[in-house]
Amino acid sequence: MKDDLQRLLLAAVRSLEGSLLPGPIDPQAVALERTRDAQHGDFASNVAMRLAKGAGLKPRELAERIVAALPADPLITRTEIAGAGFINFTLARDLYARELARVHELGEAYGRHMPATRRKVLLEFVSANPTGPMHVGHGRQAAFGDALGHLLAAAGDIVTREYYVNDAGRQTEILAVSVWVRYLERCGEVLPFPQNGYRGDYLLPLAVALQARVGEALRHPAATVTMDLPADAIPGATGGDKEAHIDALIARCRALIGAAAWQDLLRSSIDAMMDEIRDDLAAFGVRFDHWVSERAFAESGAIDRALDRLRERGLLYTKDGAEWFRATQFGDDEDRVVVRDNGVKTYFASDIAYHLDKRERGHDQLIDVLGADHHGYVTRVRGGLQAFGHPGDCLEAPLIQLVALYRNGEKVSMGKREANFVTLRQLREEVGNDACRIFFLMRSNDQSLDFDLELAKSKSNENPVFYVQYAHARVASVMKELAARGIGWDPSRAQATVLAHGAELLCGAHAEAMLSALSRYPEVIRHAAAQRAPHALVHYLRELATTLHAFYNAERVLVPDEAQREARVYALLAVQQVLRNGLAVLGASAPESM
RNA sequence: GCGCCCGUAGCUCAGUUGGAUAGAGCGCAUGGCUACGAACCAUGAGGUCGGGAGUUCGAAUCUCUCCGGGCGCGCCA
Repeated sequence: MKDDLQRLLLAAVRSLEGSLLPGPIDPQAVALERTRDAQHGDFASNVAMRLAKGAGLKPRELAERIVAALPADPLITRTEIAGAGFINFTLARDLYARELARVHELGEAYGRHMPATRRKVLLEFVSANPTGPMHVGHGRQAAFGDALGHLLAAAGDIVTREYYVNDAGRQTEILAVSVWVRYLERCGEVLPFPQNGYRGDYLLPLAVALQARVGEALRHPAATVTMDLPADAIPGATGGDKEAHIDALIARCRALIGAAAWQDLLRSSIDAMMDEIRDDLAAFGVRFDHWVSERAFAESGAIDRALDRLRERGLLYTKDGAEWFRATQFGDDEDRVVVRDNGVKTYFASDIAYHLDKRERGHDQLIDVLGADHHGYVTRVRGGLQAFGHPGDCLEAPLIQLVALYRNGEKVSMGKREANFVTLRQLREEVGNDACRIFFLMRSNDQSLDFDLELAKSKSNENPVFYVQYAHARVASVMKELAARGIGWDPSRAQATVLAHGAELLCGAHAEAMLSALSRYPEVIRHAAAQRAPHALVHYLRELATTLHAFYNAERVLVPDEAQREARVYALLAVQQVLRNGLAVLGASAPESM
């Protein structure tokens, strides 16, 4: 609807180009927006105010010239110049009837855009380390990434969703050694648990499974295991180094059980964690196209090739026994190590290569959804891409702020390596997927989120999830009532009625507000996608639901007058469709009854 | 110290190429079911948009500065 008007306005402004207005005219300057106040019509443009200076005219004078240049079109029933130079447009009421018909015709596709050129977007999100179960912070990232993927696809991008599995590196070794210590405990050995290990209960089943699989084959006396290890950093005690301690413990484990058993332990531990993460995501309704293994990626030689190319370009140098990337040439604060003095490549080296690979697979835009604590990392990865000649702005990283859970007004503590933190699974089981999704999404991603467990569970009007779903269910309920009363329903006849007389049948403030909100949906999708802002859609759905509830309370739907009844049912079904489409983008269900 | 995010109604928050009288939910006050779902609706009160300066026809929005809160600054990932 907006696009049609935009074309007319642009044509009018273009017709003045060269004569009244100095060219060339930036189409971006010819902006239209929905009016806040119905007294100002349906749409308003500030183009006259923006171009007045260049034209040497007062804004209101230029506005008049633009209005005079507008092509005659039945679309516009009234134009008005108001305020400092706004041009207000009032559109033909039957346009809204036509929009209703469009919703019915397009169904699930209503609101989707198909631009002439579609960008290929690589969306990476979650990518949680396989060292423990997903926690609520990952849940927010998953909800955001999934909704953003749907949004971008609806806006016309070609979206690939990817999860980068960090199945290589030191963290996974710490995982494996943590499992081994739990296993030793089960075998009856008594030894201190390393401070830097993963101490969560979730590792116990892995230790049990290991014991069932290998018996006592990997058992060694506690004294042998801990002999001459560097002191651990015990809380309250002085001295000790938890990093040195656990590294030595890893080396000890490897030496005692042998390389083959170590690899097996490592791999089975990672696999078990990844299985759990995959299950969690699937149960949450989050889907990925690719699961990229860091280990496989490294073994393919891609990282070495990327480093070679940087070396050829003179962007690496050696200092203090390590190899450094000249990140400062690309705006970073300092140069960054890619190969440590022990010869091991850093995570950063792998990420340079991985992001380069994303581009070389043909993606125009790379989006990394990251936890807010990773923000310092973006500049250097972008620098890595720029080193290969890619534009810096092809990588963007929406940052997801922390989630704090509240139960009975009290904050629930959640340390990463604490024994009991709240997992995504526990949260989902407590409040349900839908509430989980909407609560994660209703705030801007760069706003930290207070998640009120009681509120999410409450079936009260404080809970926005139910408010929107209730609007959807209410329409379903009307249809059930219609069937129960034996009233016939013929969609094509209703459509004919609405197209012929919709403007008269669906008049009044409540109906008009509802139809106006409905017709905004495609604009909301485009805006929310462009801004990477799923929360904008949540707010919109609430507004649309409000207009439906208001209409419903003001007007009876199943009235004796056949045309009136058809028109109202037809409108309600269209709103229901848009609610369903929007909820689907957010990954929430649209129930027929509640 | 440097970098990023945040500060808007009592509370939780919307408000991005700068636009008209700054919005919503909750809470509070009052009213609405012999009714297709009251998990709803209607009306009302409630604001120095953290402070100050600047840019301009116009600033919650852009710039600078100060204050307050969060996060990050490793040859970890």
